[in-house]
This record gives sequence, C-alpha cells and structure tokens, in this order.
Amino acid sequence: MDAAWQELMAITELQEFGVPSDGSYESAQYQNMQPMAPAGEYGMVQPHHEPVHAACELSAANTYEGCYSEEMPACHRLGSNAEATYGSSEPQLGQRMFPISPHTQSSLINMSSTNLGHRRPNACLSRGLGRHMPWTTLGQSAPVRSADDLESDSGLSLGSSPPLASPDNPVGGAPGYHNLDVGTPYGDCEPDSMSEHTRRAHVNYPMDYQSQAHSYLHSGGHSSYYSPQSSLSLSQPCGMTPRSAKQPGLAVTPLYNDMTSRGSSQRNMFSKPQASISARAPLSRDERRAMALKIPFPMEKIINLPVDDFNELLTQYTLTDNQLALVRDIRRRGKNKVAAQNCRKRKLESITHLERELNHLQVQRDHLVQERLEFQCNLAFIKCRLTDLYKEVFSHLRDEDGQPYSIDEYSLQQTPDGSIYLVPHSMEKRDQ
DNA sequence: GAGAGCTGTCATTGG
DNA sequence: ACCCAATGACAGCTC
Repeated sequence: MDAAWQELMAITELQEFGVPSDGSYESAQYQNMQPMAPAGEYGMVQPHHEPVHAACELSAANTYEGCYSEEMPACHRLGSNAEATYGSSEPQLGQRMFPISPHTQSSLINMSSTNLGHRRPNACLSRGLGRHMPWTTLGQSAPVRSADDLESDSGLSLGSSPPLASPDNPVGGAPGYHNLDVGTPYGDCEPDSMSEHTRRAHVNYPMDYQSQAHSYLHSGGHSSYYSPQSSLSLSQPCGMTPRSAKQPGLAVTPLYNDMTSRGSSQRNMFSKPQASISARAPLSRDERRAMALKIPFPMEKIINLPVDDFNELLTQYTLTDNQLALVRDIRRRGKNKVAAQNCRKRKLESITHLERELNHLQVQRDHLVQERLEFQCNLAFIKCRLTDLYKEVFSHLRDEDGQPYSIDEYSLQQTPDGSIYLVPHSMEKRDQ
C-alpha cells in the first residue's frame, strides 16, 4: 500500500511540479502569474490557481478526488505512509483545492468543517471524518487527510501540531466553526487535521508549501484587500499597515509578508528559488486558515501585539464573526505555544540547575565526611598524647614520703586561674 | 513494536 | 469580567 501510494504520489508530483519546461517551478510559477480577480467567497481559490493551473487542468476534476481514499481507516492514515502521502500530495491540497469547481469546493469545505471535530474525544475519529471528503482518486485507496491534519499550530516559527482548536473544537470558543458555509473560517477550504508528522513531511517536500504560500503571497491571496499587482510587486516593502491594506489597489500582501523568518524566506523566493524552497518552513494550520479567511494582518501581530493594540487592530477591519473567532484562537494558541515552550525551557533549566546543585552538594558532603574523619583521627591522636603526658606528669609526682601517687587514686585538675591541684578520686566524687 | 523525547494544544489556575 | 502567563495533561509524531 505504501509503495503503491508513493508511486502514485510520485506521479502526481510529476504532474504538479514538472510543468515548467525550464526546470524551475518557481520561475514558471511566477511568470505564469496573472492579475488576480477577486477571490470572492473562496479566499484561497485564486491565489492558488495560477501556479498549479496546468496540473489542475490535468486533474482538476479528479485531483482531490484522486489523491485520497475514503476507505482507509482514519487512524490508519496516521501511519508511516503519511509522509509519502502527505509530503507529496497533501501540501498540494491547498493549491489544488482552489482551482476546482464551486461544487468541488463546497465538498471540500464540507469536508473541512466535518473534519474539524474535537481532537481529544477521538482524534482518530475526527481525522477519520476525512473519509467524507469527496476525493477519490482513480479509485485508489489512500489516506484521507486534511491540510490541518498535516499540520497545526498557530505559531510563527515552530512546527505544528495536531489539529484542535477552535474551529473544529467546540470547546475552543469558536462556535462558528461548525456548519460552515463556504465563506466561513475553518470552512476555509482547508482541511483541518494536519499533524506534526506531516508538517515535518512537508519539510521534506517544501515545494508544496512553497508553491502554496507563494501563490497566496504573490497572487492576491487577499483579493478583497489587494490588487492583482501585489502579486507581482516583489520589491515592495514587506510590511503593510492595516489601513493601507484596506485600500483597494494597494500592492501589498500583508498577511505573511510581515511574518518572521517565514516571511523573509518567501521574499527571497524569487531571487534564489531553489535555496529558499529548501529552507522554507511550511505554513502552519492557523496560517493557512488565516490565509483562507483572508485575515488582513500578519500572524505575528495577531499573536504578539498587546491586547490594546490587538483590539485596536481588530477595530480597523470589518471582520466576520468567523474571522474574529479565528484571529482570537490564533492569538490564544500562538501565545500558549510560546508559553509552553518557555515553560518547558524553564523546566529543563530547573532540572539542570537542580542536578548541578545536587552534584555540588554531593561533593560538599563527601568533603565534609572526609574532613570529619580527619578531625576524628586528630582527636584520637591528641587524646593519646594527652594520656601519655598525664601519665608522665603523674610519674614525676611524689608525696611527703617520696612515694609516687597512684594514678588510680588521684587525678590532676586545673583551676581557671591556671593552678594545678592533685585531687583524690574520693574528693572528686564528693564534690560532684 | 516499544519507549523516549519533542511539540502543539487544551484546560485549569492564579495574578 | 477579562486577559495573560504558567503548567499539567494529552495526543501525535519522529527517532
């Protein structure tokens, strides 16, 4: 099964990425870019259209239907073949997802929203819901997995995690994520159960993400806010103010241009396509969600802005409830992710510190034990020496008759003023 | 295949 | 009441 899948995926990759005749997918992609038409309700549709157009033409009707199987058990899909499967084909999901017909999109969205089930109760089951995805490829069974299945997290720099959250998670405080229609957030045309596993797989297949992000960044992913020119304005400043973003026709891509390392790597994409491809980090689940919902500001701001600034930022845009819910979830998850990282770091540092302190105390204890032994030896030696001196003094003492004193009957005692007296033991007992 | 380690996420708690 | 940081617990993934 795995081998068969890898084979199939390999073919798909050829179809998807082998298009450019010059051998440079990036350049071909870029050159093929065309002014964007407003994406309308399908935020991601347009952005992903051009880059994979050829491939999609080839398989638009069956791309998604063809890439994943309905038959493999959900839990099974998490298996070892996931890398081959998702690494090569899943990332293309975001791309291929959009060029397809509205009907297919609706199906995808349904799939997405369906697949947003809460992880905790039954992650497997929730992932398994992907079975409802209308993608059946060439009648071949394959893991069904959403993009979010392949990756999660709202973080800016780190990998991903299992899906959860808001949209799919009723507990997550994102009520709008269920029963999503086409325009709703998490119904974002983006499958929602990407796992860390696949995220890492994407690292091995950066082309997929790269092309997706590329499409989004440079082909008017935020069609509502940006003009088609934005996709071609490679030399533009990366940052964009929210207000300017609101102005139609401005050539800016606010969402991810502003992102940390990821953003910069994307900016370099055209100058050094191959290098940046391999270096690019995959988009996280929340990033892709944000793109799908056309969130008009960068993840970095969503997560890092102080609450006041964040709220002010939100007031600068007219966001739907779903967008607001997503943004707040992204913020919550992003902050918590950083907090968890810091917490673990502190935990490790604490453990390291305690181990170091333990070692130090053990050394100190050993030293004190050794010192005690030395003191005990010295004390024993001094006691012996004192006994010898005592006996010697006694041996020189004589009574009126010139007879020596018996050490058993007398003892020498010293008074505070330094005087020494010979005291009979009988008197000692009486004094006591 | 089991287990350790890593990571993201959620729930909870306290400031 | 709300926000936030910290943290335990859980689950998925990689090695």
